[in-house]
Amino acid sequence: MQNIKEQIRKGYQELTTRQKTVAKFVIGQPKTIALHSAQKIGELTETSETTVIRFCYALGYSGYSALQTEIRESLLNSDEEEGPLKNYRDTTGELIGENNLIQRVMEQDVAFIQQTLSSINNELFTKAVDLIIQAKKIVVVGFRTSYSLANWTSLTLNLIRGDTSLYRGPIDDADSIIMEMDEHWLVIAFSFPRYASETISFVQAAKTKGVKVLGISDDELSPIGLEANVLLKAITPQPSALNGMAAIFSLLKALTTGVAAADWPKVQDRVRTYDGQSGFEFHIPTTESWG
Amino acid sequence: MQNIKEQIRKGYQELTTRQKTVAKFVIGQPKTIALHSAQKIGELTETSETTVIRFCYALGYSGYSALQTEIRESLLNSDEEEGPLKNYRDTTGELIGENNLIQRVMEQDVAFIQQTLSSINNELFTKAVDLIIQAKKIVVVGFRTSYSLANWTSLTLNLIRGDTSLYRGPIDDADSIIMEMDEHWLVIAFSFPRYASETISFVQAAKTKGVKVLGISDDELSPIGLEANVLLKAITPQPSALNGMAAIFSLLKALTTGVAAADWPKVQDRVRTYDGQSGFEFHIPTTESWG
DNA sequence: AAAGGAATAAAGCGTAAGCTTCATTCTTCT
DNA sequence: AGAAGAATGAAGCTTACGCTTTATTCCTTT
Repeated sequence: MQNIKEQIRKGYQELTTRQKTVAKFVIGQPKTIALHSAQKIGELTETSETTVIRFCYALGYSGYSALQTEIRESLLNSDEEEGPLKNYRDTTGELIGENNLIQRVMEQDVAFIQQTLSSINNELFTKAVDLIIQAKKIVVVGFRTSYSLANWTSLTLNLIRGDTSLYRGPIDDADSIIMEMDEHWLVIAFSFPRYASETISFVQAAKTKGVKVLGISDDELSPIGLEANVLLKAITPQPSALNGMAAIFSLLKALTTGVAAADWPKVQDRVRTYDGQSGFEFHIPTTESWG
Repeated sequence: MQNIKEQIRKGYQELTTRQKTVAKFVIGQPKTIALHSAQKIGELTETSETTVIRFCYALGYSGYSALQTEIRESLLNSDEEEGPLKNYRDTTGELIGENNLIQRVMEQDVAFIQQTLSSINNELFTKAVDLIIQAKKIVVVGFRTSYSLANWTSLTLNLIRGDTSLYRGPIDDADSIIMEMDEHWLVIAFSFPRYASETISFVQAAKTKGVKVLGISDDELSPIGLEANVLLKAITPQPSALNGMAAIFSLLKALTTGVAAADWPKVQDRVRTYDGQSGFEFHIPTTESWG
């Protein structure tokens, strides 16, 4: 399967307009190819049998039959060799080796997500959501590894509720930002090993103005943990959080989803506005929209 | 499938000796039926094409084609019904009860990770790792949602192999960066909906200098997919990738782990140095840092 | 053991589906 | 705007595969 998709991707630009239509169809629903004739695919794609066959030639196949056979084989083989569920179950016997590296790494992430999930205190989580919803303005802060977390959180919260900004360190003027703060503001601080001192400094300075602090960390007793009004803890591999991003993002997604769910109509409205910007489409992309 | 097996079981006693041989074969490896002609099945069962066809009649089918079609459909449909795809269909606009929200969100992420895992082609993955290892210099690019991905990747790759920088958009001088490039450079480009046009422009400009491009996207046919030498696909919820970060980070972790594993002693050395640093002068790598 | 009958496989037939050709439409470039 | 060329789809051609017929083998029964 992957071979076929890869082949289509490589040759895509050389295809004609109608052939691109067929290409998208093949990638989108290979099963239909496996089960139906070239003529039928012509109908379904609103092209013609001929175009479908020529699409096969363009990809280097000897004809529709060849493509169909390969798709059938790959669909059925993948079924047999590596069902995703099966793979993820048998983590005990661990042969390392290049081959199943991806599998192991991802399984590890699944495990961290599940641990994080089970360690989350529901009451705390609700408090965190409330903090976000009720804040007048939000400032997100996080450096190094945590910067990507902060960046994403800022972006997403700005989309779903607005009034959120990202403090990016000395580039921004911390003093003037802090000056504006009051007790209705919220600072969301990310702090994972190795804990950046700038984060904690910023939070401490902000607290003098009475802001609320939502901390997200791997440890209740981390520097941020001690400063925060509410602390959400994500389980990550030690010592570095470099490898725990999946679990943290999963937690963040839960958080943002919680915020979104609490004020859904407003969020939908915002998303629509965002959507309308600059001619990009928010839904499944088609080549037409890519120009 | 179950229908077919049931049908065989019912009629089994009435079958002739050779037909029973065929019956056992069909139950044992229906996939082979799905993929091969009646003649071939005749050979494999050491009976004959004729017997295979008469076996179909005996079960009440109109012929071999009918049996084959039904087997194909049932094999592929079962794939569809209980596939993880179903899980994520109903998540988009639905209001979720507060109580199990965390759980549901995280389970969804687990599902996406598993899908990504099962859709990854090992060969492509290895190629991606090789590209990274063999590159002289690496530039990472990604905007909006993808910026956090790019940022993290840049940070991490710089740690484990060095010579990696992040292109942050017009802040950096794209022209002078691109000027330096040659065919030993690698550009890692992130592109998720809504696809930022800056990313594709940068990549296209870079390609004129002969650089290699590693694309990471949600769609083989996305703008980046078409430009990339190697494309890794992550499964994310549609329409936006906002909610698919966990799966993408999981993929990235696999990638970086792959790179690290390939040159482990050197990486360990680097990490020691990084940890030994006092203070926090390690900064987000930018193109300036080469100046 | 021989005859009748069922089961089987080889050979030939027919049809569905893939493929090719050609006329028409759409694009692009001057 | 017009001409040259590419892309497209309809109609006819070809082949592969399923199916039928027929000859052979194997089993059963007396």
